[in-house]
Amino acid sequence: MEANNMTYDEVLQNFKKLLKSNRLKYTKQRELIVEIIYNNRGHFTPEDIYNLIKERYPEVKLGIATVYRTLTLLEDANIVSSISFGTQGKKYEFGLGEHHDHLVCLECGGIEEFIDEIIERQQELIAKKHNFQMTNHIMKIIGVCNSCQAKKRE
Amino acid sequence: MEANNMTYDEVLQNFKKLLKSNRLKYTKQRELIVEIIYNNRGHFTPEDIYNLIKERYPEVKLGIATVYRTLTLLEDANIVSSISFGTQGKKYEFGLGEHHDHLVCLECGGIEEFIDEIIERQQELIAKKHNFQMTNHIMKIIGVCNSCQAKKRE
DNA sequence: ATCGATGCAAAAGTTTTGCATATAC
DNA sequence: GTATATGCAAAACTTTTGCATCGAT
Repeated sequence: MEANNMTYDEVLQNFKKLLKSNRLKYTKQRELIVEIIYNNRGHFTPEDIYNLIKERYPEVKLGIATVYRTLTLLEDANIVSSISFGTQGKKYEFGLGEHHDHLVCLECGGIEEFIDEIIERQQELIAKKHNFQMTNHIMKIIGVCNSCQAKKRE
Repeated sequence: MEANNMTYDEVLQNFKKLLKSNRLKYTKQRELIVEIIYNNRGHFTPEDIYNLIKERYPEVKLGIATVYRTLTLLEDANIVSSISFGTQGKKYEFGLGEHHDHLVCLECGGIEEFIDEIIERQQELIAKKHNFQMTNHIMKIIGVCNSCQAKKRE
């Protein structure tokens, strides 16, 4: 089952199962990180997630290192995926990232997503032509989004 | 004229003109950074460039900060372009990057380049469809290159 | 009770910045 | 001579790591 189509409870059960089968522990911190990413669909930096949890669950102890460690874990498990912004770090989103690409706005930092079958297929052809064993791909269209263009015209 | 088709002398003249018209100064350090990138076609980190210059021109004083500052300048002027590797920093190459994309090998870190007209065209269509003013795009196919696959089979 | 997870602070790695000095113009 | 560029070292940022302690199993 693909993470993107699962309910929060299914995701959580799945995550617990995964932890158990790897002899890892189910902790409040790990649960909250999944919860924040699942219930606020969007793109978050590790710091965003840290701040949101601090704000919404001030009773829970949490260190930024745990956020980084958990995000690595979740990405390995294909529960979240990341998009890189060079030195400015990464943003994480719920679900598998392989099946969509991004439009990144230079003005507001916002991200829109798209899927394009022609591009997906073409990437496979290119990898094949170069005898390249493709494990992943990244495609970003960078520019100015619709609403930021509108703001500039004001 | 596109940088990619220029001789070293043309590039240098062009660079001098650019500096002059912006009231910037032509320095040995700036010249050497252009020289290294032009004459060693490939992908270099700022540190690579710093080390190469230290090694080949030990008589020239150079700080890493100057390399960073000059690369920013050169990228703004479309003389070099960069490809990002997340926290691992950026690599720079001579010429405009907009017109080719990259195959990045996870094993050896090597980079191959490709140009695909279908992908170029499709990106424009997607930008248009989303009312997105595209200024740039990034496409990386990530995996294992041909020779690293061969090494693994040994 | 055991062994993994956590928080904290320190460390690591890349990139930027402040400032006095050097250099191109 | 003036304004910009440079080197150096310190600072800034993001991410990782070591370690004592905590907590899930």
